[in-house]
Amino acid sequence: MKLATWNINSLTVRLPQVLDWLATNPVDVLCLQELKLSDDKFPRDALQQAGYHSAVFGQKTYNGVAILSRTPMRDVVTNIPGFADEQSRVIAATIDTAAGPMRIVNGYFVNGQEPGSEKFAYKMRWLEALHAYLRAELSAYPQLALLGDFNVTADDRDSWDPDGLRETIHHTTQEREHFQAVLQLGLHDSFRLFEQAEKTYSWWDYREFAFRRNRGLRIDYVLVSDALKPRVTACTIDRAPRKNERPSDHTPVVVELQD
DNA sequence: ATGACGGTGTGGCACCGA
Repeated sequence: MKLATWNINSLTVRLPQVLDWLATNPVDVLCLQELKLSDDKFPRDALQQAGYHSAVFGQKTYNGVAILSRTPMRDVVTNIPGFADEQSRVIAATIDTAAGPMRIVNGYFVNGQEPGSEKFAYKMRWLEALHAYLRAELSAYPQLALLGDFNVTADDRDSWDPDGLRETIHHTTQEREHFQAVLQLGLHDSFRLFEQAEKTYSWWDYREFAFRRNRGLRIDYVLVSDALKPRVTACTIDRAPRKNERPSDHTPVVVELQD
């Protein structure tokens, strides 16, 4: 089976691209971030026609996340329980597979703007809350995948300019420590389970021809639990949609698991 | 660099993203 994540930066604009991508990449689960629309505007019918159930946690203008699944989902939870948040950033759901229930957690991590800012402080609080939530989810669901836009580079390999950007947003020691803390819960970065080409990224700025110059960051991840790790056979980043007209600034990350 | 590019809102620009 295949799981994927894609920050689509407005589903209103990108729905045709999502449908195109799913037609050629019929993954079992697709986690979307930055819907930028409210639940009532979510194109549930078009996605149903494409063969997908939807679990949606929308928000007007900003944020908004959804899980698309070929099979029905249950036990849908939105945001981080116990963490008061105005912003729609997390949705979790369970799917039933041949190997038993699998928990899918889809996150649109806080950007954080700049170290020292109020938004950065919010990012740190949010990451702390997510960590506690994931610990609980992992004990309830050994087969768990955390997918999303993490808005952190795990290490220097994940940035086009690690020295020039050292300790700037997405590159700070504090953010990376939070990333490591999540891994220490028993989660694994699928991408690094395999040999990968250097300078592989999942996001490129719209400005300064960043994509053409491959000035990017790898900030979109699929983390798998200890129980799932032995079944992962591939993790790839699909650059093709970044070449579309009116592309999202992110591209999909796809993981393949043995059934 | 107070920039760039792109999406959204009730707009004529400001805010946000990364």
